[in-house]
Amino acid sequence: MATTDRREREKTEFRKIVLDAARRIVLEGGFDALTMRKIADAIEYAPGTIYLYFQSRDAIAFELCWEGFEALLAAVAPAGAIADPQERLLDLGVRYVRFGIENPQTYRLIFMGDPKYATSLFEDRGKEEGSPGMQALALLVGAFAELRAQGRLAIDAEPYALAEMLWSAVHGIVALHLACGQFPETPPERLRELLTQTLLHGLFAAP
Amino acid sequence: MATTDRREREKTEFRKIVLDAARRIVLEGGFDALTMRKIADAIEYAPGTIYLYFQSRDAIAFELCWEGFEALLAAVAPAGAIADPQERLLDLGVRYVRFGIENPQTYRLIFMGDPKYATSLFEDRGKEEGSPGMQALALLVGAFAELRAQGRLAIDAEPYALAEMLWSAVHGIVALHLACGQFPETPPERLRELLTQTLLHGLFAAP
DNA sequence: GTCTATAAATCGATAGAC
DNA sequence: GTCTATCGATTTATAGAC
Repeated sequence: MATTDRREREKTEFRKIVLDAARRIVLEGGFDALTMRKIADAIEYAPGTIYLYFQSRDAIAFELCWEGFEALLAAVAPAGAIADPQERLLDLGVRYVRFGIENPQTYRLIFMGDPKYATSLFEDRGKEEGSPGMQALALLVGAFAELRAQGRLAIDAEPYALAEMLWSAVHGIVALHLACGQFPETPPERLRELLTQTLLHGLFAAP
Repeated sequence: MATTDRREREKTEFRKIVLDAARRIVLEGGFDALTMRKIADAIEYAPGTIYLYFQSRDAIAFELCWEGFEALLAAVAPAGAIADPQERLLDLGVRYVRFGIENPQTYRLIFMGDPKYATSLFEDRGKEEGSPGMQALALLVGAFAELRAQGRLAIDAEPYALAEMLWSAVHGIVALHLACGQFPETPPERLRELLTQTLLHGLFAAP
């Protein structure tokens, strides 16, 4: 049994080494740069050896995607400590955009690559705490629900739909910036500020 | 001269045939499915022949991207006929989202593929009318400028920045839908409606 | 377990016959 | 102008020696 445990530990260790190398490759050259050969070169093993620990290149990419999303979740989670739901939403937005801009390749891997990766992050796997995507969404839903419960919302809409709307809009700021590079001349941080301020107070002057 | 003209016409004709086939391939299998060999098979020519009319695969992809954006521009342009700038903005949003949802592969090619394609659409090439990207953006900027000139804006921000903010937000609705498939459970059209209504009137009840 | 070697399938792009 | 043939490089994944 002890031997089995040791093998198990070594196996986990090797997988970690592979994933570390894979992550470095993606961060440097993007998802297309991730090949089994490059990973093998980086960890100084033969390409075939990796297949003893991962079923395929796709499996590695999937784990990277999962990790990346956990990093995103960890980056925005501290906002949950803010008591006031409005301030919490604003901070979530700040943190989300900052993560996307500072981790472009990770964000691209999750949200702008093959849809199958992102999709799986939001699939319900019957876990107690739900998929990581749903955990992140719950932060938004919770804030909107509190606002509604406190009678502070002027708009009559489901917190869930409002949360998805806000996520989509903030995602757009990050995604368009990563997609076009120069198009939105206005910095992402400024666009986020404009977005949230306008969402909060509305575009129009009182008549 | 007459002979030269005929050759020129034939050359244009062949390029069109290639692009038609290439577009069909991308619409079916996405950008990654676009290979010179598949194009050659589709038009029943040898792969090498295509290189007499296009410099590279990238050149073909670039033209597809350009065409796609022109289609997007054509899809939203009719909104420009609406006199009231607020109604015009709303209609632009409706048309934009509809185009993205109905033409997923085209939208992906433009905004979710290699950044170099999208970037070039917004580059200023010194043309009189500006790049197609700037033409599209001008529709938004114009509407915001009118609203501001009419004193209808409660928010003090540059029309240009507001236009980029709105584009980003609407892009996010389309892009997230295309990226995750199932995550935003709320339909894109509903998310757009929520977004624009909230932007217009604000999230909060008057205190 | 790890390696070497390689299968099997791609791909973009080009050279040269016709 | 088109084709055949192919170069040269890539990839994922596997088989079998050690």
